[in-house]
Amino acid sequence: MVKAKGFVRKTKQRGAILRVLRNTDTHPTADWVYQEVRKEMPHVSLGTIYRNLKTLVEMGEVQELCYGSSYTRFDGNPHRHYHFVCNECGKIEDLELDCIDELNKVVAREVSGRVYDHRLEFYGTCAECMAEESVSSQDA
Amino acid sequence: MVKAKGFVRKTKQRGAILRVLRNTDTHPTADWVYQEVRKEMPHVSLGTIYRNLKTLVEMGEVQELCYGSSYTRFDGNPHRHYHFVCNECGKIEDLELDCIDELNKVVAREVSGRVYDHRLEFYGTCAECMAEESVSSQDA
DNA sequence: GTAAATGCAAAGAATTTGCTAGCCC
DNA sequence: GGGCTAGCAAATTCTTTGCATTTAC
Repeated sequence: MVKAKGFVRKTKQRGAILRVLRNTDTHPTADWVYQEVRKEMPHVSLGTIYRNLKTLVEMGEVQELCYGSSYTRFDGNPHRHYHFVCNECGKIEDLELDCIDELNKVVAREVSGRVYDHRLEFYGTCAECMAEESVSSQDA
Repeated sequence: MVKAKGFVRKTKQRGAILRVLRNTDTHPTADWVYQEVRKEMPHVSLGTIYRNLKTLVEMGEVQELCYGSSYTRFDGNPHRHYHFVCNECGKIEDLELDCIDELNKVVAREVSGRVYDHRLEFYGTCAECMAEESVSSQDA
């Protein structure tokens, strides 16, 4: 479980992966990152992508999002923030809402352990999907 | 994506699965449910477990929790509530904290779509794991 | 020079699916 | 009795891993 590695080297591959993640706000899957990195580095392997994504998460450079039961998604924004998920199209948007650290304290009173962090996600229908819905209901 | 099924039948298998989930607060995995149901119904198949868990989630009888990148876990408590997750042992506890519906409204102002729901999870170290940590640090 | 990282491919783990027989309504 | 379900097993899908080679420091 604990990785006793001396240090982490800088590699072109990891640099490219991080750059791809920093330049998008789409919260992509590992495979999407793979396709992107391949454009400038045709020989990267998926294994390298997965290994580096894991490393980047451990380094705190990237966040791992687990939504629904299919793919894991990655968030190139390392700062704490909340998300809005569209139930129709699956899109994930970053929210500007300030993080509410008092929540941790409230919970700390109830839990006998220690509370360090929290994750908050909102669900609904995004503007585009609402527009589509009203169009198709007019058709009917 | 849309299942155009006429109706949902009651079956012994689904009944057993729901009973197992209602009688535990451990937020088990599909496989754990499988092992439990097998005790009273040795011929159930894992496929049936997965199919029914999916159906139960769609029916709103059960909640699906996705934490970390490994297994999906299921929560037999159909009411909205928050969770506390121990980062050390992975245990998930239900919280008594009242759900804060105002949060949806706050976010609704920022998002151009519609916000229906939210999910809030706290992370930390549970009491048991904290006890173990202090013991092992005394050993050192 | 040496340990860490890559590429490639094969293995693994969790979940889904096709098909026939059986059970619910 | 018709159609949803179960059982069984094979298939998928996403992710991890072993190993020889390459690369960063």
